Amino acid sequence: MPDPKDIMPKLGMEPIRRAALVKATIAQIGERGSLDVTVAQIAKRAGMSSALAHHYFGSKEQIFLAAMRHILTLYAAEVRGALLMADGPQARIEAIVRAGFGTSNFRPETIAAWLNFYVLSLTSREAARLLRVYQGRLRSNLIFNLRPLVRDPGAVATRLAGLIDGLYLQQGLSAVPADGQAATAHVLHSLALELKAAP
Amino acid sequence: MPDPKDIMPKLGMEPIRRAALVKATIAQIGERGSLDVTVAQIAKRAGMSSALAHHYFGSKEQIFLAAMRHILTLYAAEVRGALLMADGPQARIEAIVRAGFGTSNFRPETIAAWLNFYVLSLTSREAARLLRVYQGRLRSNLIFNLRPLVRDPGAVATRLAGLIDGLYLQQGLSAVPADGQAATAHVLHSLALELKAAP
DNA sequence: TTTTATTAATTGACGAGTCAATAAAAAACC
DNA sequence: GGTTTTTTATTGACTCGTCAATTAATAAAA
Repeated sequence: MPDPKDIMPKLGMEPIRRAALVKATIAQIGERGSLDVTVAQIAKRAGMSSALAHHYFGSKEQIFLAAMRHILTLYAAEVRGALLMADGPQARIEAIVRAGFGTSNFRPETIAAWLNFYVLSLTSREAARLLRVYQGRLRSNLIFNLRPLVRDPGAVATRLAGLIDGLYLQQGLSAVPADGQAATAHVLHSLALELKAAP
Repeated sequence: MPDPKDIMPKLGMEPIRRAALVKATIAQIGERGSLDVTVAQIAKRAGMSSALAHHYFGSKEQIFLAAMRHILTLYAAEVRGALLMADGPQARIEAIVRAGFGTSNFRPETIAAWLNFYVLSLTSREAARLLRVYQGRLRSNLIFNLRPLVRDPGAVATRLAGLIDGLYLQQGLSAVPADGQAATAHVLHSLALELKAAP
């Protein structure tokens, strides 16, 4: 006897289908290492026809953007969570760094998706906007907490953000499994140097 | 009267055609912001038919790889040139950094091509190999010159290379025109902090 | 006459997006 | 309560375009 799920059109499927497609998109991009994935592949992975994917999202680009928004949302939540438990500016900066290299951002598929979305932002208005949101949040979070600690918070934030992105990139491109601990340690080391230099 | 160039098959065209295709590939990727460029576009830009492009390179991937090799070659030459005029380890490190953010690497099309090749390296064996060559050279150049200057050259090199890549990435993704001076200054600032900390 | 240069034309595959049809739930109507 | 209508879910089949790669042909040089 077939699972009722397989026969009937239940109502209220839309959010479920959308979530499944977003998840499948990230997984597929991670697996292929490229945005060169077809709607059919994504839909199959999410257990539906490609026509349904188009029905809910309208176009492939919209699917990508939804996936990107999802990644950004997860990341923002992780940062917020980490900030809650941090006391004082220095601890908050450390929390931000840790969150960036934390488990959910640091899964190989997520990293691959990030790299591809970086490149997508060269092409897509909306992707560029989303990326600026991320960069802006990271930057203002850093600057705010650096203000009481260093002389030129903007410059220090640029360096820290650059180092975070660069290490993230290197991890993403590396053949060996990603090491969030080590990356975190490097950023915190640089932070310590900045603090020692201009207290 | 048509330019003689347009009518007759001269001999010895191969290297000229190949170079034109490589150049056109980089320009096209830069303009489109994506590897999603067609052989026909590249060939047209290089002033020939797509069939000829296939004739000389065999496949699209080979064209991409040749373009990537070309970028890497230019970069290596720039580093070598800069190193010639540098005296002492610290000056050599500064030269390496300056070369990385120097004019030829820092044109928008070149940056866009780099970003796209980063992503290509997730997919293509050969692209990954080329990228490792670049990373390895950068890293060993840094480590060699850091050795007399700091306690843990490997770790410092990781941070400097990460910062270089991260700032490069940010510049590539930024809407505003790239500022190599500023990026160089940031890296040298970090270097100075590292030197002050462990002399 | 063999080699090199060159392209128009074609092939074959693949993929985004559309459409028409099926079916079940829900709402509207009597 | 029962019937009709509308809305939601779902997909197989199809269209239309694009593109990488090949082929067959022309022509100049060696």
